[in-house]
Amino acid sequence: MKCSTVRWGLLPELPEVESVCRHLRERVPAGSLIVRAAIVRPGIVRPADPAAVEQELTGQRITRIGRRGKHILLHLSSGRILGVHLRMTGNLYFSPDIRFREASARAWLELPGRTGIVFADPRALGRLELLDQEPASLGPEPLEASFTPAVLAQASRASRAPIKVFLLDQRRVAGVGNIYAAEALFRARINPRKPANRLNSNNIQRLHAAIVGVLEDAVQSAYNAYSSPGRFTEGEEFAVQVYGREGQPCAACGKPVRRIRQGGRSTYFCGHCQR
DNA sequence: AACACGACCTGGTAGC
DNA sequence: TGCTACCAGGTCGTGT
Repeated sequence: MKCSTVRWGLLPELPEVESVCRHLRERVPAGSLIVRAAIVRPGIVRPADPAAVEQELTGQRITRIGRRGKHILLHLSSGRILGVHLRMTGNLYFSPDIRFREASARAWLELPGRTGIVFADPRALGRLELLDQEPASLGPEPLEASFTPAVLAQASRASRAPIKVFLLDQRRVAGVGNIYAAEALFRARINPRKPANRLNSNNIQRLHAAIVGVLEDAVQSAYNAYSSPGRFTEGEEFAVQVYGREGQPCAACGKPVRRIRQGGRSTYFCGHCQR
């Protein structure tokens, strides 16, 4: 692929973050002790004092690994939560030997036996944050039962923003990013420029089903990819229909996929299929 | 109040 | 070859 940032399957939206969580849950037993914490890139932590964060984390136990939208939540024995956001290029993974770390390792939690959890992020846009509770102001989890067409309809009525921009707003639906917003709108055959409050009930039904369907497919693909890196087999990968495919034929009608700018970001869509 | 936009970051690439 | 300019996008702070 032409653009390096379109490393498909690595851009951390809900499905990729979920697979990171599964990876960690399989390797970090509940109750694991944090022997030592290291923050080697001060700018990534909140609160802003790295030494204080290191001190607070050291000696804590990881009681549970959760997820909310794109946030990874390491629940600590103190009751506080270490929230990890991967942003664009971040990654969080279990290391069997914490002494060997890649250059982009920005922080790590040493666990017993010199194992650990590494936060790596070449661009250092990701964030580690100590929280009193789960992040507030996030919308519903799209893969939970509470996310219904009625919930989506109610939220959409309150916004005149283009539906694509609306979907990127984490207060509306948690975990959808630029790729899956485009893919969901393609699957629902809705024009990304359509104002959110102009979607009719038919549109809402299709969009709801598309969001859930796209994310479920991608969760499965992302997990497969993460479990067996380098062992992709054809067809296992989530099939992108429009994202990053400017000028290539639409899978449905053959007309070229278009790219426009919305809210400072690229939107890919088929001008013929998406009305 | 709702929306727009720049800043934050770095690596890769296009263009000269 | 080596340089610069630009672009990727999630989120937040600031401006309109």
